[in-house]
Amino acid sequence: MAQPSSSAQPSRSAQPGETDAGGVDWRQRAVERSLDAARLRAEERAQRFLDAALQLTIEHQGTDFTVQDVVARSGQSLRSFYQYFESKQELLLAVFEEAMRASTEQLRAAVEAETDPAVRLRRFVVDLYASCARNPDPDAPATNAAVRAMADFAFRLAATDPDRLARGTGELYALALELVRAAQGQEADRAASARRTVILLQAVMFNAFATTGGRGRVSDAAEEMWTFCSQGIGVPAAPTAGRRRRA
Amino acid sequence: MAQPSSSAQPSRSAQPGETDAGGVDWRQRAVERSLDAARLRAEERAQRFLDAALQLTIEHQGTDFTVQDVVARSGQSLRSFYQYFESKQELLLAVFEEAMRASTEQLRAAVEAETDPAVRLRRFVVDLYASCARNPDPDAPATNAAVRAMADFAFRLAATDPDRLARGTGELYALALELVRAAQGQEADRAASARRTVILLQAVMFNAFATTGGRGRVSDAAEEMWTFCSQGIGVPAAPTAGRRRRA
DNA sequence: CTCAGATGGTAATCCGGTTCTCCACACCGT
DNA sequence: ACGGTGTGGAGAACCGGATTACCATCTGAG
Repeated sequence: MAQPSSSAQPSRSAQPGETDAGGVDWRQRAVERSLDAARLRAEERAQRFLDAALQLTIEHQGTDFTVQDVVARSGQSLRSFYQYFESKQELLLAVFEEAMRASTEQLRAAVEAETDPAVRLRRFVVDLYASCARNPDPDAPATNAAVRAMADFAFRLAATDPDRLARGTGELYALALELVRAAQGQEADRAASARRTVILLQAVMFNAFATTGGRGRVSDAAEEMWTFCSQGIGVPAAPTAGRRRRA
Repeated sequence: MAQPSSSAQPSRSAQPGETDAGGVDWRQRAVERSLDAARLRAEERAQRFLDAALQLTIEHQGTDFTVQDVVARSGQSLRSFYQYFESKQELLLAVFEEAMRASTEQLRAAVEAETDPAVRLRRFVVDLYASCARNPDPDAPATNAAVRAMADFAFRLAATDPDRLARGTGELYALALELVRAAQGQEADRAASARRTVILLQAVMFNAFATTGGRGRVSDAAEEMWTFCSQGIGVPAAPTAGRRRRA
């Protein structure tokens, strides 16, 4: 587990999700002020549920834990749970978004260690693949474990509500698009870049999630994926930098 | 009654699947014979459940119907249901495999209308995409509707049991591999072809399933997919034949 | 101090899958 | 025709798990 609970970051945003937009200003401010203290407590509480769910997700390697488990783990009550989350689905969505956000940050950092655009993209693809892969390559921190474990949830989401999934992976997509554009050169058709970026992301993640590691190592599969994608996007294949497969 | 093995009759079929290996032949034959009639009825019954489930899957555009529904629709009883299928999951699996099989046949037929290997592959990708796409392009027969509607199930399967999914899509994979190899030319590395075929299939189907048709028509998306895949596989992009998009 | 709203604790409800019990009926050899 | 056997219909029962309802406390603001 990364850093469960501990101090809940009061991240401002009105996450629990209701009165946020619209409203009469002065009245609103008044209410808000009187609610400020409460908000802190509230966020702290919501965060506790989130942390508990995150732990459980990782432990179970999936989302098949009960709401009761979450409640127990968080040391709070069922009542409270439904006060902060409309349903289990919402909770999972929050966990998922959180995990994706963290994972995106991590990827961004890794990518910034490179300079050549093509190498950056390559790094992105390979790392993303590794962080989504099922197999046990005990190398990446907890956030990745979470992403991996959310696979079933992500799939369900893809089936029932693709748009929501898209929103959840928005930052990742933005990063990917940025890298793709850089690697292609700005002359490429923007719309086409966007579409191919989506394809690339989906291909990488789905393949990583769904591939049971029968044959070779994860890194080999990731290489294959990179080859496929680089060509698919129209980037000069793998340039320099740390490649290591045989052949 | 214990006649030790009379003349060893060729044991012949034993499909239903239990005592098949080491059983005592004569006894086995006796049982089988008495079961032969029953087998027909049994298959007929199982089929009725299957048909009902298929209908419901299409109607609901998903697998969120209850076992009760299936029972009612098939005009049989819950008891029977669990006599023929171990669980709802098994039923869905059967429906899925059936739908995939049918869809594969259809694709094979479509592909055989072309001659050039690259064009064939292109046709395969585009048609597969269309048959998996969410959007309403009311052109393909019912089997496709089923495949589309099984998307959520397929995803769940991908998450919980990728191997099983692989088995279910075995024929489709075989067809795809065949086409890919033909398009690449036989000199290509066989193992690499296999891996890329998997990537291709996953990419096409997942993208088609998960893409909500916001922007353009399905055919455009399919084109983009083909461009991506053909390059990814290392096939000379789109040769002649069929339509082309504006440059 | 008092009241409204937040919580805890817990029982109740709802759903749907799966199991179990009881019973009818058809078929079969005698 | 008769009892035995085996198949299958009707449902009730059981169960896990999400969601709600209810009631007693606690807490903070006015």
